[in-house]
Amino acid sequence: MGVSVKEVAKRAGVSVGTVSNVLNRPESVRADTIDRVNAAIAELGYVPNDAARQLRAGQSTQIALLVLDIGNPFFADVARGAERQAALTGHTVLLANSDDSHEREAAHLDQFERQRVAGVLLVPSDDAADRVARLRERGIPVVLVDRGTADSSVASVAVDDVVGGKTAAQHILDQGRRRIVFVGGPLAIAQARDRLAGAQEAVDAVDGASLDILETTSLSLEQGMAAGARIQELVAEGKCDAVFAANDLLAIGLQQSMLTGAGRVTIPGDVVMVGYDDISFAAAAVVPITSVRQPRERIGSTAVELLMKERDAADGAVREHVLFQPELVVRASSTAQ
Amino acid sequence: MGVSVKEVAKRAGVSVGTVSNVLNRPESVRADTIDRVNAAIAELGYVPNDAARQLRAGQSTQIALLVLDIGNPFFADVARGAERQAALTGHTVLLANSDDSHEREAAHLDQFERQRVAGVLLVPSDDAADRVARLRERGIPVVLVDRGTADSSVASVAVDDVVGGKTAAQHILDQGRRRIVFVGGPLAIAQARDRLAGAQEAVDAVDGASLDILETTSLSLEQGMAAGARIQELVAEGKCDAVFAANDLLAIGLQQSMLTGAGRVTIPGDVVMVGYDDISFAAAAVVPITSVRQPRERIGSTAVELLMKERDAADGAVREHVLFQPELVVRASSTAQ
DNA sequence: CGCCGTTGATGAAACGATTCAAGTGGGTTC
DNA sequence: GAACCCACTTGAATCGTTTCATCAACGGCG
Repeated sequence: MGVSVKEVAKRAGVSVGTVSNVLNRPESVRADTIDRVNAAIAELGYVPNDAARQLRAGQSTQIALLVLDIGNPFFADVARGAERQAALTGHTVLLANSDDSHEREAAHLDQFERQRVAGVLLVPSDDAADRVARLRERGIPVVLVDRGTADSSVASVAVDDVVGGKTAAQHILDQGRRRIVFVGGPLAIAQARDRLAGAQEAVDAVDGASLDILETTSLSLEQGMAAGARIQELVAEGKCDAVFAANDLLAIGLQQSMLTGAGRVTIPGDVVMVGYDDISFAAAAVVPITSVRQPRERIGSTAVELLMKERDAADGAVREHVLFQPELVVRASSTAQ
Repeated sequence: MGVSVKEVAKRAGVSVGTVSNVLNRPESVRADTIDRVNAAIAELGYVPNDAARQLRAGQSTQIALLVLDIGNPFFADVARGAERQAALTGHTVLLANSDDSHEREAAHLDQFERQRVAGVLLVPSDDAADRVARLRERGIPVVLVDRGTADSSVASVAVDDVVGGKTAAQHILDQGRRRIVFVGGPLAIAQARDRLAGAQEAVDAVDGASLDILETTSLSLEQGMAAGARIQELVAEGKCDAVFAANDLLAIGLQQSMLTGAGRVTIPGDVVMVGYDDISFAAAAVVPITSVRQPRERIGSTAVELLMKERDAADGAVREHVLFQPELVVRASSTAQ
């Protein structure tokens, strides 16, 4: 169908081996031969066939990145970081979306196996341990992203969500607030669970402080808006003077619902609010939202670095775990007035 | 390295051809043979090698989708629609991000050529006509997405941005406003240009109505916030009583800047505001934003459909162009009070 | 003049799946 | 019992690259 090395070789009057050498080891080919071959390539419009190259090589140069939700700007930045780092070693990032569904996650991972990708960066939907084990058995290195070191046998890069949660709650307590409500979920998601656990630690250390939980079914804007109504009730009943949202999408939804609701709740007057992720919408909210920032691009690039180490390491090598520390970005939603 | 058909065949006591038949044409294989082969596959943990299959087939089952900005939730939805439709024909979507850069766009397209993808869905960064022509020469069908039918020789699916702009402006005029400011840019981007042109049409038809232009350097939240200051001046000078933003990111940034600025501008009292895209953040803004909705998922799924038609069509086939009509979603930001 | 080392080019084997013409065997028919 | 069918199976050829052992040419050297 397309133009192949064979035709380029004929055109340039050399053998196929030489064409391949021009492409991959030009230093071992005489300059005028190189020119002749390149001329033939240009004239014929030859484009190498990756499938053939890959078949011979035994593995692709693609690194798969499977995220929970491409709609979340957080993951877009992680992907950017990964792409940048991958490019350094001639790799390419294959971006896929599991939409938090086990089925889709499994389907994508199957596909990656068939493609013999160079590695998988996985933001696991829940407990993907067996799937991961299977990939590793097949010789495909895996790095877990944005997920604590629950399973220490797999390399991972994450941000310490427990510390993040603790920092957020501590900041709220420092503002003098005592009746905190955590909004987030489902708690089956490790990120939500860890952030909550961290917040609990901080709250437990302060007498008279309480932490209630308002569990949501997803970490989305819509769920945030829905939860807003309940928060307003709690505020009216004097049971809530601060909200810690498991991510910024929730926080934005909450804020909208609370500011426009019948309850006339003010932020940060009635309720201090802290979010998580520091996506750009957080700073652009009407009351800019204090948020826990994660080094998003850095997470992506580090994940690729770990993947390369995994690949190069001998089988029984020690798995590396990178844990970044989050950073609190204080804005108007939590600044005492 | 991995397990291949050959080993499965040996284990099951059949030939490689039979294993292949079990996988691809089970109806032509006896039931007990199928069982035996499947057992061998399970025991050995065999996973087909896509590269080999693809090499033989001459083309991959991946459809590439190259967007301007994965960070924009709009494209996430387009991708979702494309993925859903592609799955119906056993295809897979390869998502890539050009970040509005010609270089990255070119690099990705080169990569797609090497991979012999089944087709490319392209949101062109600017004028990608020659790149597209080249892909088509190589036998790779292309569908332009979210881009008018500037080049009628390439199939395309888009939303009528001129109509969308006109609808938005007409709605503003219907609210009795006459001093409209269009915020968006750069005007080199077709989407921005077309939306402006549509608005101009509507304004021209009404005596005493004016349309000023505030050009931005990108369609981002940050640019919206920056433009907000200027809008407040114009409002103070009595030169602006309505804003039409080229997309919702801008609108959200504008709103935040205007509502919290020193000018104490109210929405929709002082300024009526209309955005574009109807991303979920628009409905969640403090003053929910009236916006022009595009059938996002539908754009993605239709693009894949067109791609399949392109592929099946004879060489000289007529290129199809689908143009969806946008829909105005009215919310508080433009509702007279 | 013959030998050797070096540099560069060659061409066949291999990667793993699919395809398809050819083959095998068992059953049916006359 | 020969001829023929039908339903499966077989196995070699093929896809486009890369790799590597082998080979050719040439210049230098004794």
